[in-house]
Amino acid sequence: MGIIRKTKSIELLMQEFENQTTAISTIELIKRLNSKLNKTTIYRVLENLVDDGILHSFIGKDGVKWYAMCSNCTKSKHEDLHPHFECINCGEIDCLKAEIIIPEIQNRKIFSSQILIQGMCEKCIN
Amino acid sequence: MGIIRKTKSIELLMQEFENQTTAISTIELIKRLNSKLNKTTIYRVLENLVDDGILHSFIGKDGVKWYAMCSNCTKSKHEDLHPHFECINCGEIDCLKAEIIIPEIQNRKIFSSQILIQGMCEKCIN
DNA sequence: TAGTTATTGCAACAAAGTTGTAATAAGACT
DNA sequence: AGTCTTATTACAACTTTGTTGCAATAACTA
Repeated sequence: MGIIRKTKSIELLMQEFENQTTAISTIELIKRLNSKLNKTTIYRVLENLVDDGILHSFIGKDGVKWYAMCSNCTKSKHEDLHPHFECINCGEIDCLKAEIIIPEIQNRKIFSSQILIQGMCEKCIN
Repeated sequence: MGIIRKTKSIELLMQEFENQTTAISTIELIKRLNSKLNKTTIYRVLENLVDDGILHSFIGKDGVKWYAMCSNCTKSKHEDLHPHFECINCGEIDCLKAEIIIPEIQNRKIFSSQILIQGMCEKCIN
């Protein structure tokens, strides 16, 4: 549906993403904003922010949903082709700029793809 | 933990994978074997079959777990680097033989990766 | 400032998966 | 074959993640 009115909930959620360069899981957001926002609101506002191309979402290794700021998305076109990198040590997930080429596959038509890479991040490798 | 005793549950679950070349979700397996096996048993046996390198698992687009036969796995080494292809029309997911190269990333160490490609499968494209 | 309706909070629900435990059955060993 | 050990199963109860319906609230419009 997207956002029509600028509300306190949107502001609070956006603050979380502005204060952090990495992705945030729904669960983490609910924990952080527990005292200020109802979880239903959080789920709904996140969905609106995705519809408006402000955030994009993806599924983590454990099956929970994560959100991150879009750098190149519009309301109509989500540039969700970049891979995400999950650190197996600290658990942080961020967006990678690197583009990974998915080759054509015979007799199939590819529309989109999700790539989740696991490893050690810059902070944890040292 | 892996499998120690050959039981009816294992046989029933393996039958499902032998009769089908594509991946099967936990939910689908519970539906199919509902009258014969308890869901707890299904979850536990699946996990054992993964430990033994007979099946491998991955997370689908909607966050639910899928399982498929391993073609090149052993108890110690899971060759889980191949991508999975999900048909947005019929919902089937299968393993792709194609290898997708994940480039090195500066200051990070890559251990594994999950690639889920969405599109139209051979059957649905026609 | 009042009216309209998008947005929120709450409670109840639903789906997917987990845990503890007593009963069952695989297979080892007479 | 019969007995014993314990891995495996079923069941119920629970947890976690996410959804739905609806009345109350608060953005925005005029």
